[in-house]
Amino acid sequence: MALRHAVLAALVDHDASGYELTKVFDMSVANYWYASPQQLYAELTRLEESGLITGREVAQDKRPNKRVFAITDSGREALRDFIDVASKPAFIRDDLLVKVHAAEAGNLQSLVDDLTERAAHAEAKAHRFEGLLQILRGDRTEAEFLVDATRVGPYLTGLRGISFERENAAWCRRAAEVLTARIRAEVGGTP
Amino acid sequence: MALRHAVLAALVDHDASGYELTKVFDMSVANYWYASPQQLYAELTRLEESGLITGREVAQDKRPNKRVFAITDSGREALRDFIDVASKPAFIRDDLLVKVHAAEAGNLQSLVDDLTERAAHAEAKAHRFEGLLQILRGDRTEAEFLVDATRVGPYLTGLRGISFERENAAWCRRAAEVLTARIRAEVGGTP
DNA sequence: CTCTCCATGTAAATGGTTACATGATTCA
DNA sequence: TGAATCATGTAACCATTTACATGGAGAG
Repeated sequence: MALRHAVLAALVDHDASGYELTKVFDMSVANYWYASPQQLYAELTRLEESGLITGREVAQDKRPNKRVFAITDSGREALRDFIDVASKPAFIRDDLLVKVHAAEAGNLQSLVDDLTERAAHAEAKAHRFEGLLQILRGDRTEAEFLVDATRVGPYLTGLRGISFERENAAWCRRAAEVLTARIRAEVGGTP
Repeated sequence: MALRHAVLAALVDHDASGYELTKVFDMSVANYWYASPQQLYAELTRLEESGLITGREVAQDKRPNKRVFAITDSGREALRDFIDVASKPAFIRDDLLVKVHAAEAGNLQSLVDDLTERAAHAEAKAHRFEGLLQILRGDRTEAEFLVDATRVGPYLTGLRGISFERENAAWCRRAAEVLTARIRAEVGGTP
């Protein structure tokens, strides 16, 4: 189980309700994981049953009540154990790459459109992550922050997220460029 | 379904048996997808039932018979349709990133070891992919190849695989470096 | 009065991993 | 004689996605 640990990691710094976690999984955790709200609520229930987190009901004024979850000692222990066993390499597994592999078997223009859209999306995501890291380090330089801060984990994953999205954007643009040139060559005939 | 299309994409260029596909999914397709042998055999059965591929029994000398699969017209059509609908962005979803996020909650040294191993693994993979691309382009330069070749899809996905693994390696090393410095600071006390 | 945000779920279907199973050939 | 390669699967389990469901509050 994997989401399990991602949720625990997200709760290391701050307690959160299910709803708040959906926001966190859209922002900072989105560097390296995504989970739908349904998935999160289900996982929180299971984690509480296993005693790795505890929930407390918080009444709110003019808003629905919420259940705020905190990681327990045995949750921290589970996280320590998880960190101790070596993990296997992950794969990209991206539909868009499958499409590019098969590019010549389909419509090149619609693929170029898809790539262009994705480039913009990736760039925007990288930009957002950069903003988050700026907030984390405050007035320190990155080097200072990485030495001084009490907590560097989220910053480091942020760096990975940024580089992933930037590389993604660059590649999408390059692939779109190559395919566009081929569309033109096709239309112009092969002299 | 996603593996479905990855298999079709792999069969665009060459027919292959299940066993041969496991090799392909370990090499060139490994840029962007992975599937276990069991998964592949199951998917091939389903694809044949749906008529998107056809298998023929090939008898071999001193080796078990094999079933070689070829993509059909309706398989090519399915691929075209797949390419036409826009795809959603993918996520990294890597256990190692989860661990780094939670770094301070566990043993830093075992995390550094994990990161170092992964860096080496990623570097090796990038290197392998570079060899494959070199073979693909032969004596042409990359620019020439991307204009001339009849088929650039696999080359483009290869480029993405290389950049992903290189960035992975660089990030792993950087994170290991940062965490190692913090281990030393911890051991040396905080003067 | 409609849309978005807050807040939480259930249920069904699809996709992926892990464990188990078999048997011949070739190379060291 | 033991390991690696060729060759193919079944079964059980675990994880993720998608569709469906509800309801109040505040903003425009």
